[in-house]
Amino acid sequence: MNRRRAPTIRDVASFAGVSVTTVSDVVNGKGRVDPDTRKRVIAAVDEVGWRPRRSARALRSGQSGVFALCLPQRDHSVGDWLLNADYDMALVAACAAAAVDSDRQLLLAPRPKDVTDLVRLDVDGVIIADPQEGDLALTVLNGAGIPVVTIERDLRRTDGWWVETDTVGSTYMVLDHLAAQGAERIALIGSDAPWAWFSETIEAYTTWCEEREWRPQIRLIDVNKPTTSAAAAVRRLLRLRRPPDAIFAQPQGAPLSVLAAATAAGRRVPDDLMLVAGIDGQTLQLAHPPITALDLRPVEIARAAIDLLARRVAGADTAGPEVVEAKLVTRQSTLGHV
Amino acid sequence: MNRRRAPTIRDVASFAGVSVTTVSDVVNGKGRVDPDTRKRVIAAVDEVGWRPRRSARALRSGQSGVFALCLPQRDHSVGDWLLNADYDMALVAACAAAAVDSDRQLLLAPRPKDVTDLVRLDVDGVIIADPQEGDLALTVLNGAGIPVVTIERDLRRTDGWWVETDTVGSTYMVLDHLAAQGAERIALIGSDAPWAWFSETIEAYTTWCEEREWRPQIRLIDVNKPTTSAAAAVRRLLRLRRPPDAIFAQPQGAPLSVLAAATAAGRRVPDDLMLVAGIDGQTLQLAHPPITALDLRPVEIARAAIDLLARRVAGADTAGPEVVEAKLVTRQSTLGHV
DNA sequence: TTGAAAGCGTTACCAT
DNA sequence: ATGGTAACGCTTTCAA
Repeated sequence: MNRRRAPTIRDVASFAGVSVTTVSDVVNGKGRVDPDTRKRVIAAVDEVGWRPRRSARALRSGQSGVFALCLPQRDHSVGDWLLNADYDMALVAACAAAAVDSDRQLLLAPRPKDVTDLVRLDVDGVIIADPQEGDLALTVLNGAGIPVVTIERDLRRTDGWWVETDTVGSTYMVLDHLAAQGAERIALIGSDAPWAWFSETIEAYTTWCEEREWRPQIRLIDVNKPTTSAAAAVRRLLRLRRPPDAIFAQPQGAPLSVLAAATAAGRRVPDDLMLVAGIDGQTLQLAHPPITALDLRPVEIARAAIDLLARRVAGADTAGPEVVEAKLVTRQSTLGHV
Repeated sequence: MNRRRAPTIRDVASFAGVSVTTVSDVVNGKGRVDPDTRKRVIAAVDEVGWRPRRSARALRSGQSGVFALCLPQRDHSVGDWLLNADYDMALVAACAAAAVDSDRQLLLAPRPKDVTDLVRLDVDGVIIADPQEGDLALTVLNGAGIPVVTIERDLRRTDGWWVETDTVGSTYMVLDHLAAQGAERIALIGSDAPWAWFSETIEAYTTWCEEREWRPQIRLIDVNKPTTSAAAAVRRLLRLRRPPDAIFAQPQGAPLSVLAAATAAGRRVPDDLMLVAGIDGQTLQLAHPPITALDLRPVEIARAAIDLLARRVAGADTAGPEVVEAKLVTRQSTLGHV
């Protein structure tokens, strides 16, 4: 096949009998072109089959038009990358969609050992999902002057360039819901992993208990093996003299394990024990019984993150953190008594 | 903050006291540079903090250095995109990793309504995962002269530019395993959705049954609502006079539903009914009992796809399809009799 | 072994 | 309302 070279803006210009400037103005929606000329140019673009080369635009404008998304590294990873839970997936898809909507491309980046690799990416900005406390990648990127926003906040940061869920509010929502359903002893299965999402939930839970003078019941598990550690935590909880009648299992992977362990211990969900999950996902809908969960609204979070990053790249200097409210999806695991 | 303009190759050159040509040669590993000069240049690059601008390279070389990955659109989608099952996620992560390994970027692309959007992406090549029969995106990209490879094959294609799993081989592996575990009536829950993966499995299953003079038992479900349609299929199967003692549930989402429906119908897995899933995933490991499944090896598939696409972009004109062998991960759902 | 200079395709500035 | 042309940062060709 004799593939001839791709058409350029000059080809369009000569085809339409105008200058390249005019073509450029037309495709960029500048108003200085006569309507007739405009039509002619548009026809020519179509006829010639021209599409503006991103790299040329990028070179001219100094911006690559690419954002990178850096996912957290968890244990169930593929190589050094992670993509595993429903939430992460949804986040990736939604970020990609939002990026395209703003005429950008979303690049998936590694959380590399050598963080300098991140700098060499040559992107306009980076989104870091679930930064660790004092995240190294964040530090390096900031040092290199590359705009960053994070999804969930780095505990050490105060600059406002992040998107977060209303953790306190959603924790209250969960606990209030359980109380309304008749729960009297609600336990929290959380984690001390270095993410704000965990610590803020613990705080909110503790405060909520204090307000009612209920005794908090907290078990921290290892997020790298949520299944086994959550199961162990549940077994211990259920062996107490006054075991909980409801559990808020926050980390990914924990809720299913809690359900299994509780069932194995002879408890029925929701009759003997109610259960709420910290992050919604397909598997929770398919569980028996289906499990009530917090929908963190990854789509909205992604959109907010892209917007925020776009603003930062554009040079905006003020920004409060963007807050996305979670939604409680009630399912059978907390609706038995109704 | 007074952010000065990013350093260019000229800055490096003047800092090192050489010409830009020499700097370029050094960073691109051309051999014509004196070792001492090379060292000096490398030091200068580091000192100045320069990183080559991708867009400039791209403009000069005519290649953007970007591959796009186009995911299949399923029903559980986020907007017009999909990322849902474990397999898709793993694929995305692995493609991104493989792309970076070959010094390229992986862009996540939509499966757009207006397919011309795909052409406007301005990428060097596109990977289409799970093309439909006579996939429109494929046709358009081919028409536009943009190199494409697919993951799994488009049934109408014969050009060899795709990566596929050894569907026939893995179907035999599943059936042989079940037979070895004592199964005598194996049913297949598949689909007539227009993907080679489904039709080839049905064919292989039928052939396998014929070889043994077993009566095939096939139920086709709606892949867009695997949960309900698979459950219905199972209920019907179990009501037969001679119900199956093993089920190969191929579509994503079906196996869990089969397990639930079978349990609800009073069957124990694996004692009364063995179960194998067509695609492995986290949820199958967490099920009770854990479900035996085919691991399609997304990481290997991704690597093969990137390599293949790289070859096609480079102008290679011969290519057999790349075949990646699946692996059977045996779990409790087929191991009860041992 | 090294350097100067010509592009790559696009947009922005300044003329007309 | 339109066109000429000089950048943008890099690689490659050609000359020294």
